[in-house]
Amino acid sequence: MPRADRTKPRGGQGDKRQALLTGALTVFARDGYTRASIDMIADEAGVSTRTLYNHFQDKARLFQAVIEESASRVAEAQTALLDRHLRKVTNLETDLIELALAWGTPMPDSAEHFALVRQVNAEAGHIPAPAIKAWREAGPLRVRRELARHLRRLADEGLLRVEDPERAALHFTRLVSVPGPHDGGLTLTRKERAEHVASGVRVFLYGYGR
Amino acid sequence: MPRADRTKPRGGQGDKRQALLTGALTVFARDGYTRASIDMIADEAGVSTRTLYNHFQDKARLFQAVIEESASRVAEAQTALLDRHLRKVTNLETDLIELALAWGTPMPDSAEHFALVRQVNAEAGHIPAPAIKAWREAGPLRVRRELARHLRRLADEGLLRVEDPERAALHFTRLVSVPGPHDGGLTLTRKERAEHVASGVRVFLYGYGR
DNA sequence: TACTCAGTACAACGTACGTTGTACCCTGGC
DNA sequence: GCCAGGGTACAACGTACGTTGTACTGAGTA
Repeated sequence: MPRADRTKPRGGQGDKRQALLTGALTVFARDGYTRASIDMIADEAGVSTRTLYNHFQDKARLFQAVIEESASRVAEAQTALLDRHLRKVTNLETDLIELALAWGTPMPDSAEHFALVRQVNAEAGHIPAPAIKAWREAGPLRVRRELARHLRRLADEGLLRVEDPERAALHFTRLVSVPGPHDGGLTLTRKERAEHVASGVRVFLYGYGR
Repeated sequence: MPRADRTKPRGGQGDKRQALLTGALTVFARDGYTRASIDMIADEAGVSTRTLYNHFQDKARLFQAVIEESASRVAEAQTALLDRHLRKVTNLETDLIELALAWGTPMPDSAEHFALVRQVNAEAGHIPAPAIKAWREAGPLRVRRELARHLRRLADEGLLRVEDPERAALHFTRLVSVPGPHDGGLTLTRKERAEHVASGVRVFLYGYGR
């Protein structure tokens, strides 16, 4: 189902381009780079393959554009979450739990994003090094650094005991990230997710709490 | 370079089959399922494509055979490591660190295996559900359960404080798994790996130690 | 020696895909 | 009313791939 079918709202440039980006995200995330065909992407975007090639040089560059924009968008959302939950902390444990819950709560398209992340990790050997580097910087590394910044500040305020904020950030994300259908097995109920997250935060605080 | 070139040692069945499995592992791990072509795999195994199809029905079943055998082999090695380091514990912290170090130390073909794991995680949506289930059971789940068994025993012996051994096992593996070239960024030196692993174990013991 | 059987080389088939060229359409602005 | 420019439909090209059939080889065995 095309996105823009309401009487051609505007021919303004960037309209079809955005449709292409989100359509390509869907298809790339579902099928991976090689399986995803140009025709499927164009169909998903409600666009002809020719316009696709008018906006992007080739499949590889389209893919790079997609992963970078997806990484940026999600990183933006996640750093916003960090700010919201860690800017002023009242009860550290409950705030961390709420952060981790919001973190792992499946937003509408975050599922697509993380599926795409798995594709990127698998495809990394076939993506030019600068592109993966840019992707990491715009996405996961940026978020981790931001989390590290917050943790260092909380340590300065005497709420945590942190030697290496970067490593602490890595430990936190690893402890609270919930196993999706891929990693561990089935999808979890809300209650199970909450338990999992709470126990992860507890272990984190045993290690880094004051 | 073919494996069996020493005057055709035996026409014994299973010879070429093994060559095919290891060759396919190499190619699948490097290029992923779709990129890997039958011709490349046959070449890598030093075998004609026709013999490939005499041993395996089609590409998909070859892939399933490859991932299951790789998972089993690595799971075997890892449970052996668990036994070796945790059967009798003298100093819990140093033993856990040694385990985690051996765990993350790149064995010759473990790199290929974990690359394959990334491929499987990306391709999961295109593999029949029973096959992924079998893979998980033969590989990661089996190891995690074994680790959980050890942790429960150590708790019974009073060395740990563990409520949910499965979750503790998950936390342990996540805390000590080293970021490869994919997850975090660059490859680490031996010293950095040791530091990373030690700090992971420390956090684990803060959470679960007695 | 003759048979068997795994393996090989080679060609063929159908299909799917990335990419480009081209002629046409429609809408917004002069 | 006309023009420009982004969008479309359609066909084409080259290529690569999965898979199968067939005729041949070469070693082990009765």
